[in-house]
Amino acid sequence: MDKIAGFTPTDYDLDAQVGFLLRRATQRYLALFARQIPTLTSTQFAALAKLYQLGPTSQNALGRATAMDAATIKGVIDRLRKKGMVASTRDDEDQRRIFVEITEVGGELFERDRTRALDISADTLSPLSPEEQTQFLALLARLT
Amino acid sequence: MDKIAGFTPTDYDLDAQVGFLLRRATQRYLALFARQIPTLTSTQFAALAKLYQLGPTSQNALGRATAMDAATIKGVIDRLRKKGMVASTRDDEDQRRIFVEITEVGGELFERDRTRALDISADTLSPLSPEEQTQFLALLARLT
DNA sequence: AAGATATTGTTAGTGTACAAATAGATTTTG
DNA sequence: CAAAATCTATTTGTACACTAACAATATCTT
Repeated sequence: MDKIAGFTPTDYDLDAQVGFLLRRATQRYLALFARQIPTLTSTQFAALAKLYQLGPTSQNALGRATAMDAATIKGVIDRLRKKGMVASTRDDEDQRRIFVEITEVGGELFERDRTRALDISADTLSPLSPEEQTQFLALLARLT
Repeated sequence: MDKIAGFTPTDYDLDAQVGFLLRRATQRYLALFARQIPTLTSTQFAALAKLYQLGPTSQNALGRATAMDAATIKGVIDRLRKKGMVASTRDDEDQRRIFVEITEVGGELFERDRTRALDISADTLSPLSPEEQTQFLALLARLT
């Protein structure tokens, strides 16, 4: 393949690759999230949401419910605890387990920002028409 | 909203949110990439691909071409340089600029793994039919 | 009951990603 | 021309995300 004035033609077009497009879409989503809900990251909010829904849960189980591995969920829970959003207690029946539960403050914050979080999802998808949005989400859900 | 045996009903369904689905799809893509091309990360490969295509480029310009901010592209270039894939030289005409260019070794590696990288994109999309893949990529590209 | 196996959480290390602050170089503009 | 604005790269700090190795506890198997 010959070089033509500093430009090498190639069949690999980065801008057309799924991975690259996924990264850019994620960047846009994260920017919207940070602007709308500056107090928490999207990952922290996800953990809070699941905790609100599931009630007290072991740390690793919460990780599985939110698609985070053990090391990642630990960091997320540590930061949420530091902010007073969750509380952790050792399980008496299984001494390995740590029960994590949402606090009063955490619950109130979730209830207050829930709608805003839904708005962020809507904003992220807003370049698409309603039908396209449904279509896109259905396809995306199959790539997991 | 009343709690029902440790389960609190809510209209916020994490598993249906774009951000969550994007994160999971990205996780799957990155896992496929790491398995197929263990020597480089997908971000490093993206930088290499653009450099191969564009020829010598300033560091920040390369960052813009690959959707990475100045701080991020710096780390990526540092690691690629340590692996001998790229070389950096200060520009004489503009003393702020650092010209980055791909090395012989880097070019060979890109040429060798280019096909494999395309395979990774194909694998990532493989749960969808060919028509669905085209459709999905077109929609995803509009969310950036 | 003893030994093998599995699970839970922690720690360390690597690699994105972004914000904010800094500093130097260049360009624009009054 | 000089001041202001812009651009380029670096550094620091915070936050995911994953791998691998580890310790403690629990469970399964013989």
